[in-house]
Amino acid sequence: MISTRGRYALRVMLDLAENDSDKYIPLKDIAERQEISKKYLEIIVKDMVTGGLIAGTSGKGGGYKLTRAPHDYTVGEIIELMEGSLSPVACLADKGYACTRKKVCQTLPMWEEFDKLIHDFFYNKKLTDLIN
Amino acid sequence: MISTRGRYALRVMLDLAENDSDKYIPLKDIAERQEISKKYLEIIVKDMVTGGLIAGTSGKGGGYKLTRAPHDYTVGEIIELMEGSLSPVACLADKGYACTRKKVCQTLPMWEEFDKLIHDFFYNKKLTDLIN
DNA sequence: CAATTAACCTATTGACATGGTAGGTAAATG
DNA sequence: CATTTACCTACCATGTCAATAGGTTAATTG
Repeated sequence: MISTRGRYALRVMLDLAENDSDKYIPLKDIAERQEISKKYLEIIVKDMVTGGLIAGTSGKGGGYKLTRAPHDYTVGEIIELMEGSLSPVACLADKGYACTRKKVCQTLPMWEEFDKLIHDFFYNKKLTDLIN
Repeated sequence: MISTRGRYALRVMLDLAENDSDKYIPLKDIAERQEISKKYLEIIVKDMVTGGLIAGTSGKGGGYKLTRAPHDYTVGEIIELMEGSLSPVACLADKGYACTRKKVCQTLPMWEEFDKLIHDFFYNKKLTDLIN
């Protein structure tokens, strides 16, 4: 289940991609267009800055903008950054997970196959693919 | 993220499929083989009975067994029953969800595409596909 | 009938995530 | 200096997850 963190982040990215790049776009505008609470978006957007997806600047004329060209982002990197992991099961999500049943688990191969499917789906999808 | 409910349920199904069908298998045995708390499995298994996946009978010689032939189950129906939904986003998971942005949402088509991918993956996978 | 086995039922718990809200501080610009 | 806007800290209510605990009912067997 993809939470609002990932979904809202994606919409912020799309909003920035569409509302021309070089200018800084204030969060207030994005929140209004996207009909999302600005206060809540602040939390999400902060992590997007930390993760290097976007850049922010304070003061008049400030706001947020993309750090790269829109076609240079994959949906996968955005979702993965915000959700922590794309993996569908705990044993694949945390790298350091040591399952004692790893060798005998009959379900693991399926989870691995599913994991790859998800990964490929999102990493082969560019941000710009979502814009008409 | 698939929770233990779905994952454990699947392992119970596999255990029943392998430990020959017509006999009732006590939960204690399954719990020991699968290394899962019997008490916790009780909760899960109860829902599997309610959902019609398996049948249980009390008393000596009792336990659980499949209600159909192993090759007649898809992984999809098992996971979906236990998790409530296979959908990756809230707006697709609950049928009665009325999103006001449905017509303008730029991300919805992608979620629908992803939803279909997940559904097809799990419903085209038989329980018996996981046994060797 | 009594003992045993095993499912079934109800309640509770601790930890964590989700989806926010509230209020204040720092920085940039005119 | 006033305004704008990002940034920071703290808090909270609700829900889910993953169990645990203890008791009751049902079926079989000696």
